[in-house]
Amino acid sequence: MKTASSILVIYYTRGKKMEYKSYKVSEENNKVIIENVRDFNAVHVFECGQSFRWIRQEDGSYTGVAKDRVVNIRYADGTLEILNSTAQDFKDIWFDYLDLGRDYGEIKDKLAEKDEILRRAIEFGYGIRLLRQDIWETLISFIISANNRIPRIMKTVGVLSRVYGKEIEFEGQSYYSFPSVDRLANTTIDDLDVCKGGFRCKYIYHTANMVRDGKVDLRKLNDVGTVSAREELMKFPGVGPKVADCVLLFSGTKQDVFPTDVWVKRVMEELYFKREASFKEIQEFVQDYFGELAGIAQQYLFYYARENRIGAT
DNA sequence: CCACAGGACGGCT
DNA sequence: AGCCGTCCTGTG
Repeated sequence: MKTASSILVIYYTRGKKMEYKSYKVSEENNKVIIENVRDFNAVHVFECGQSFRWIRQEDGSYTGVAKDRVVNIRYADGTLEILNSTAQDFKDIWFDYLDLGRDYGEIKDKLAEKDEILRRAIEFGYGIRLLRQDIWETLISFIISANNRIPRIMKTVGVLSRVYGKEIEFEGQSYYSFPSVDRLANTTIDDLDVCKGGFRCKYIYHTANMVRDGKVDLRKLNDVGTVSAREELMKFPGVGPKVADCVLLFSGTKQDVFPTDVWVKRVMEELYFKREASFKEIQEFVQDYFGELAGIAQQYLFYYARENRIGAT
């Protein structure tokens, strides 16, 4: 049964600026269809390294678990389809999660003015969007990411969810939500060994306990400056500068961060510095050069460099 | 068997 | 403040 199409207009505030977006939203057969969506590419969004819970299907769509729900997402020619969802859920959840209130066209125009390197990177990763993921899930996921590879990160997050999350069925298969703070806080480090997180298991355990006990309030990070937010996150064991910046960026909390791992470092040295540069030097440069758009610039640059093997040794 | 991976930590100087 | 060995596990 198809409901009448409606124009959904969502007003939202971000910082001091007031903007609005209008999308044509319709609903049919447990599927919500959103038209007039620009600057979106599913591969770019789900495989740029910001999330570990979206699986590419044979037809090119992506199935994932987020916000205690399982959905299948596909995008083509300005139209976004979210399977196993409703117009209400789109309005309440996926609009925000997919960062559809942000005008990436405008951001790309601004960044493209910077230099030729960025123009090429933007052209390559034109459909990247920064997901606004749950900060608790992002925190644990990127603690796991330390000195680790993507397939194993996905496996560890998957096991954690299967053992400690809630089962959700979709198309005859079982999926599992990311575990709550209490569930992980009430385990032991030995219990967590099943997820094969290695030396990171103790970080997961202690971090979960710190969050549960209110040592750091994740909800308050939105209300403080970027420097303070990073310092707060670095109180958690297993969270250094790089992980802290990933958590801030991929949870939609801050955009003026530039997560700098060894790859990004090499890319910046090769494309911008033309010589070796320290982490501190790189941080100071990007803060001044990219400003509040540093995080989004990082994503275009990193995706471009990784896919084109720039910086590979 | 060994190197090392999309870092953090702790113990140095 | 910077440098460096070490850490789980998996892969080559």
